[in-house]
Amino acid sequence: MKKPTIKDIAKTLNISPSTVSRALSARPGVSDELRRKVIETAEELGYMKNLSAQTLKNSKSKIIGIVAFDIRNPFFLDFLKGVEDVLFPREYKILLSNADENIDKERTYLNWLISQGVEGILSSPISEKNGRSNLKLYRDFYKMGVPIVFYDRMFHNQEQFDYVVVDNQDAIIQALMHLKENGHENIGIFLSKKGIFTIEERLKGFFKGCKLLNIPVKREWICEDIYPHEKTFEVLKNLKDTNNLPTAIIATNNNITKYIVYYARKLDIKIPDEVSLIGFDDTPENELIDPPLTTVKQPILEIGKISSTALLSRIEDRYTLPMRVTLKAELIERESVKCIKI
Amino acid sequence: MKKPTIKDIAKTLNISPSTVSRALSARPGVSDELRRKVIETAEELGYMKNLSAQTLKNSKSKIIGIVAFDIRNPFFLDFLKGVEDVLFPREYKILLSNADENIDKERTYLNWLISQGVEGILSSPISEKNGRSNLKLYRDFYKMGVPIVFYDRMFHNQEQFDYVVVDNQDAIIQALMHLKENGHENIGIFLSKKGIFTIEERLKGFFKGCKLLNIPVKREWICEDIYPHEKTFEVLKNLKDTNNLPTAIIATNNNITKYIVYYARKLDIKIPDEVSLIGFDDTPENELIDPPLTTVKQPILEIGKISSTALLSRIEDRYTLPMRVTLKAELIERESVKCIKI
DNA sequence: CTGAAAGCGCTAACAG
DNA sequence: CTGTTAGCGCTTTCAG
Repeated sequence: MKKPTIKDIAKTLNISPSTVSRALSARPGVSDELRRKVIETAEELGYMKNLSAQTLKNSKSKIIGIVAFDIRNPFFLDFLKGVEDVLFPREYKILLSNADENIDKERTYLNWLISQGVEGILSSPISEKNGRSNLKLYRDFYKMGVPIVFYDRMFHNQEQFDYVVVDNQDAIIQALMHLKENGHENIGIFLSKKGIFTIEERLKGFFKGCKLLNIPVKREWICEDIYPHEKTFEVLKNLKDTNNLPTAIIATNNNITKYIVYYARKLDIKIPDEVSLIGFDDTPENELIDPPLTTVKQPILEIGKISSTALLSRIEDRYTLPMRVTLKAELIERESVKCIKI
Repeated sequence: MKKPTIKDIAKTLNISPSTVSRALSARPGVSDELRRKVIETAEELGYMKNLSAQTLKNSKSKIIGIVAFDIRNPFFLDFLKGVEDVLFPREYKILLSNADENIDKERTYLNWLISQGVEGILSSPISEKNGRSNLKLYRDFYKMGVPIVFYDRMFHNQEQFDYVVVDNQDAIIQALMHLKENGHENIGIFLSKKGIFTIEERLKGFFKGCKLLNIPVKREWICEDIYPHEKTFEVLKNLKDTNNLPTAIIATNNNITKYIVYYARKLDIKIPDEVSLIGFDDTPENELIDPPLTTVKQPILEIGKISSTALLSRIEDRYTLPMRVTLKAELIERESVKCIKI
C-alpha cells in the first residue's frame, strides 16, 4: 500500500486537497474546526508530507550541502556538531559529501548537491599541488545565486565569497613566539600535502614569524609534503642521523602531530628533552599523550556554528554584503616545549 | 534567470522534452547524433537535472538517511567513511542526522528522513534508562516497507530488523580473559549512561565472563552511569580514598577510557602499576598515551561498509531474508595491563 | 472559509 | 527514432 497523500486525506473528509494543504501547513484560511479534523485524520492515515513535491513546487528544499575535505579528519566531529546545532532548530537538513582531498570527487558531489536542490553549500574547497581546483565551478554556482560559505579553507583573491577560516599565519606565529620565549632558535616545521590552503598559510606564517622574531630559517627544517605518514619517519630519521635535529618542531595538523610523537618515540628522540614539539589541532587526547602536548587549538565548533549561521542568513538574504570571518587560534601550553634559555 | 530545464533544451533544439529526457538519461531510443546534440546544448545552457522532480516522478531519491547517536563520537569518523566508501560509487547520497542520545530528536529526524523520501535508513537507535525508545516508530517504518539497518545498536527480540553490531559481550570477555591471564581477579568496570544497548551488553558480558572465569564480582567495582565525565573523578577518588581500588579496570567506551587515564593521573593513581586499564574503542591516540593503552578495538570501518552494503541490497530487494551480522572485536595489547601473577 | 485548476520538472506509456 | 499526454504530490492563484 502506498503512502497516503494530501489527496487521501481530502477524500476521506470530502474536502479539497488545497484545504488540506492549508490546514497542515498552518496557514490561515481554514476554520479551526476543520483544521483539527484534518490534522486528526492525517495522523490516523499515517500521512507524512512529501518534501520532494514541496521542493519541486516552491524550490525550497530546506537542505544544505556540506563538502568535507576528508571526513576522517577529527575536525569534522566538532565542525558537524557546530553546524547541526544551528541547523536543527531551523529545520534544515544536512546532505553530507566527502571530497577525500580529491577535486574530481569534490566536483561530482558539488553537482549532486546542486541537482538535489540544496539551498546553500558549506565547503572546504580542495586544491591540488599543481594549483588545480574547482574554483570555476564555485564561480558558476555563485553566478547562479547558490549561497556558498567556505569554511577552514578558501580561495585567495575571491572576495565575492563568504568564508569562515582561522588565522593560520597568526597561529604559527603564536607558536614561534612561544618557542622563542623558551629560548628556541632552531625551529623546524612539518607540513602535510602541498597545495592545501591551510598548510600554505601556515608555512607563510612560519616565514613571516621567523622574520618578525629574527629566527634563522633553515631549508632542511622546512619539511614539506609529509604524506603518507611514513614520510614523517624518514624525515625524522634523516635529521637525526645527520645530527641535524632542530631544537623544536611545529606540526601543522593533527595527523602530523600524532606521527611525530609516534616516530620520535621509535627513533628514541626524546620530547621535549631533545626536541620540543608544538602540535596542531587540539584533539582531547593531546592532554593524555606522553608528554602532554603544547598545541595550537582551532575553534572548530565555532567555525561550524558561524559558517552555518552565515549560510542561513545568506539563504534568507542573497544580496547582503560578503561575510568574511577570520577567527584566532589559541595556544594551549602543556609540557612538550622545554625551556632552553641559558 | 532561472535554472534551465529539460524544456529549455527541447525548445532550443526544437525537439520534445521526452527525447531530451531519454537522451540525458542514457536510455535507448535516441539517435546517437541527436543525443550528442542534446548533451552538448545541455552543457551550453548549464543544465543540471532537478532531482526533486525525478524523485517525485519515480519515487527513487538515491538518498539514504543516517541517524547518528551522537555525532561527536569518534566512532563516526570511521563509520561515515565506511558508509561513504560504498555509497559514493553507487551514487547514493547521505542525509545526516544527529540524535544526540535524545529519543525526541531521533524521532524528529526519522520523520524528516521519511518525508524527504530516503530510500533507506542506517540507524543506531537510542534508548533511555527508563526503557523508552522509538521502537514503535521503527516498526511503523518497517510496515511501510522502508528498509532499515541498525548499526552499533539494535533492539532485542526484534528479529525482523537487519543489523550489524559488534559482539559486545565477547569483547568484554576477551578483556577479562586477558586480565585473568595476567593475574587479575579484582576487576572493576566503568560504564557510561544506563540504557544504551552497547553498554548494557558490555555489562552482561562482564557478568558472564566473571562467571565463566571464576572471577569474583564486587558490587562497588561495577561503576554504572558514569556521566558526565566528572563522575569518573568522583568514583575513582572514592575508590582510592576508601582503599578499595581494584587491580584492573575495564572501560566501556572511548570517552570513559580517556577520562580514566586523565583523572587517574590527577589522583596520582599509577597505570598500570597501581591499576591496570583496558580501554574501549581504539582511537589512534591510544598508542601514544602514557602508557600506551591495551584496548578493545571495534571494526568500525567494517560496520560502516557492511551495514551500508546490507542496506543497499535491501533497497534493491525488499523481500530478502533478514541480514544479521555480529562482528568480533579484537583486543590490542599494549602496556596498560600489568602482569601481577605470583 | 473552501474549491477548482494550473503547474513545478521529469518520465513512462502510448502513438506515430 | 521521436512526439504527445498524463501525472507524481504539493501549493498557489483565482473564484465562489
